[in-house]
Amino acid sequence: MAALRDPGALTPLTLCPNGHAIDECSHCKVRALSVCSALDGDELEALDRLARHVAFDARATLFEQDEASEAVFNITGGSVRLYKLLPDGRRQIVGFALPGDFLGLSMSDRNAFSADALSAVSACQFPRQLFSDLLDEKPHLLRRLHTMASHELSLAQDQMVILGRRTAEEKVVAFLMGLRKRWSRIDGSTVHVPLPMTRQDIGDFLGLTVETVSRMLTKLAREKALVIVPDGVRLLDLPRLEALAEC
Amino acid sequence: MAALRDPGALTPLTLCPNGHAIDECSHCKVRALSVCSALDGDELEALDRLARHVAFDARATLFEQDEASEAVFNITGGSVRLYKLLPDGRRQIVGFALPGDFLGLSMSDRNAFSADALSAVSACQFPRQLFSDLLDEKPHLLRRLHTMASHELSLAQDQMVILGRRTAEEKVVAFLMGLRKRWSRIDGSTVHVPLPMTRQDIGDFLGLTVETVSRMLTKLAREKALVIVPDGVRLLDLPRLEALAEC
DNA sequence: GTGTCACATTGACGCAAATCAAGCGGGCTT
DNA sequence: AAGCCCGCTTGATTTGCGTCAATGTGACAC
Repeated sequence: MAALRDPGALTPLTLCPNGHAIDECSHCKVRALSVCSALDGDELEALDRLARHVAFDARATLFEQDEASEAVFNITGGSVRLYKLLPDGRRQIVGFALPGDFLGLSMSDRNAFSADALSAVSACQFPRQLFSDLLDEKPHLLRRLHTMASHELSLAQDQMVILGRRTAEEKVVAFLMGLRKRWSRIDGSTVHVPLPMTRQDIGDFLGLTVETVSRMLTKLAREKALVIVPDGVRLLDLPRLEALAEC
Repeated sequence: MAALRDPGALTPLTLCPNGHAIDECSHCKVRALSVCSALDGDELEALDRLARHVAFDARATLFEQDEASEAVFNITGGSVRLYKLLPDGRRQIVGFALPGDFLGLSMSDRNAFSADALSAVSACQFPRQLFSDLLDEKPHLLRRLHTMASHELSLAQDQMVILGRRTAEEKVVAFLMGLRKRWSRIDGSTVHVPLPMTRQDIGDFLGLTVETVSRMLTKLAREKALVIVPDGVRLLDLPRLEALAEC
């Protein structure tokens, strides 16, 4: 937390109201930290005043598609799936939110997607209007947000490549490697990749069926590139997996 | 141009340095207009000072992937394809830039994609560093940019649904309807959809092959939903096309 | 004129992934 | 413990789209 100008003056509740010691809070270690580092003490205090800690049950709905949410969330624990539905029930998952991720930053009237909890979720909630007002006052924060939105857009374009031009096996490997990178920033894990979502969710993220996802994971396990463990996978042959994800 | 606070005081060169009368400039009629409407006279003058008119031949490269471009562009004429390449040559087009669209707004060190001209392109160029400095001075403009980036992200997520969960026929129809909407804001055309890109480009945008794109267009033409014209298509059965694109 | 080249269309065939179907196992509730 | 549900895996079969191949057409050079 060296990036904070005056960390001693901040309670853990600042952007991080879950009662953890600051070093234990995965939220602060990831994105919020970089947000914090762009802000001064005044700005952090202003955010602190807006923050409220909330929790959701597994399967709870955080966002309803096409209905503006009343708040901006920063996930502090658990994971969330973001998805769009077609009228006939086909589903495309557009992303998974992990601890440290923001939801609702677009500040538009309508949400572009639905979101619900994959597991028990704790989050830090900021009322939308107040957050928007704060952005008007603090250009640093807005600048930071724009950078984050641009990064999201870049990730979305990477996902387009995966959806449009990769084979089933490459899709699954790219998914695992992408998730590995994100988990490693949260919990430091390098070869263990937790999969809080079902095979169906993975399929709906990659444009595949459950069966194909299962077959590809089995295939990779049979070839000793990974092992399937109760809560996810353990990556064994990283060079091979990296080669598959790259090309 | 009623949205401009003092239109009389602005030369057509403001955000639009191509010598057209303001009413003829598709650029100003589309996105830049809404940018203008968020700015005051000072801000517009500042932008005016940064602007430089540039032109590209068809097939010219505007951006090279992974090489930071030196400028932000606003396209004033022609069209541009944005794409990513896999090491083995597979290509995913992540978008087409039409008159009025911006390129390079993410303000990051590296471009996330490559871009080249589909036809002769005229554009308005803003040096990156000066544009970035201007954003620091003018929060209104930054706010506007963030809204645009969020909208882009939403479009990218729509494209994920198309790539992941739609059939070949639905993909082609969704592409045509999406393009129709964009052209209609530029040139007012409603049933005529210009296709400045090749079938290969359409395929690489939709995750299909040339042959499949051609077959689907032929099929739709055979069923009298549209006719194929030299420079694009003319939509005939809009209710049917809308139904196909929706579900 | 002829040749070339890029783009588009069309048909025949093959395959990767979807669909259909069955069975397994763990965690519920009763 | 029995029954059920849900998620996962695995096998058999089908199919939508890709691949390969041939042909057509307009633009352009010479």
